Amino acid sequence: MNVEKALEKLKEEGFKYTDKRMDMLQLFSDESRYLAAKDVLEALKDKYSGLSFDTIYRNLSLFSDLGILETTELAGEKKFRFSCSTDHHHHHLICLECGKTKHIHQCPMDSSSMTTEGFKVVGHKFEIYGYCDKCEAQTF
Amino acid sequence: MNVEKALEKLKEEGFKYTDKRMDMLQLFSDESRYLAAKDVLEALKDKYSGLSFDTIYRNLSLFSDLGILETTELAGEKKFRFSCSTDHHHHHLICLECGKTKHIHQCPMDSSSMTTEGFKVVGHKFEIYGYCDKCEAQTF
DNA sequence: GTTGCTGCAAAACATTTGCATGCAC
DNA sequence: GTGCATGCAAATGTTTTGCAGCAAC
Repeated sequence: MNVEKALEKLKEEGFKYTDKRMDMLQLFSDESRYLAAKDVLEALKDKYSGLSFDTIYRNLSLFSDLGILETTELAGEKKFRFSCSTDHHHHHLICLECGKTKHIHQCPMDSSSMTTEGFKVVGHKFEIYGYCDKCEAQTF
Repeated sequence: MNVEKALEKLKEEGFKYTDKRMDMLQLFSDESRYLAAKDVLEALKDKYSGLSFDTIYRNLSLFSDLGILETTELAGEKKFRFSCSTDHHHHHLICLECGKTKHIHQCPMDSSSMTTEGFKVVGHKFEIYGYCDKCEAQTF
């Protein structure tokens, strides 16, 4: 995903371009890591003094619905990042400090010995948590 | 984990036996599935008319700290269940409707091809979500 | 009697919604 | 001008905390 594709998607679906939306998309493009709503507010509050959580939440929600952002939940907080790619299923190793990620291309669901009898499976979550070298160095 | 072992653990650590704690432990023993704080309140409110979330949350938190309960977070809610066993690392397949679980004995972290360079790994989560046969039948 | 346990009330925190105004198209 | 977008304020839902009284030991 990138800003151009995201804007296309917005237009396709009949949503409008606004400065705030563009800046939010640019932020996710620049950062390329998981961000919480408060991170987005923090990043944009200087430019938009009146910017409120309402708008951020509404747009985060819209972007996820459109497949522009992917989400996860960490420590009770919803976090968002640019969708990595729409065509390849993958998982993430996530830095608990800064949200930086690393792809994991293996999916445990591919294992032939995975048994799910008695359940109708609708999804799964596989994430590895840790600290990236940078955050690890700063913290300790 | 079972009620007896949980009570031992409580006594070991100098915590007291109270009716509410015993009933909470018995509930987790009987149910053997993930429950949210509100589920616990729902189950015990008839017996204890004045029972409040404070007590439930405090005890849930205490039980987790002592390793009596294991936790997960689903749709922004913390959920708790009796620890399955302390000696065998495993994951769960979870019913999104009722919290019922099925063990998954495979752990993707065991894979030798898992690459985590650039990160200090501190944990991981692997869960499969779905609907158990019972809930599936009732819903559709 | 000491110490932990509980209820009450209030607060904290992330998130959502109603409504009136404002802006993109 | 129409309809989506935004800000404000208020509400929601879950979880936490201070404090005073109560119960387990």
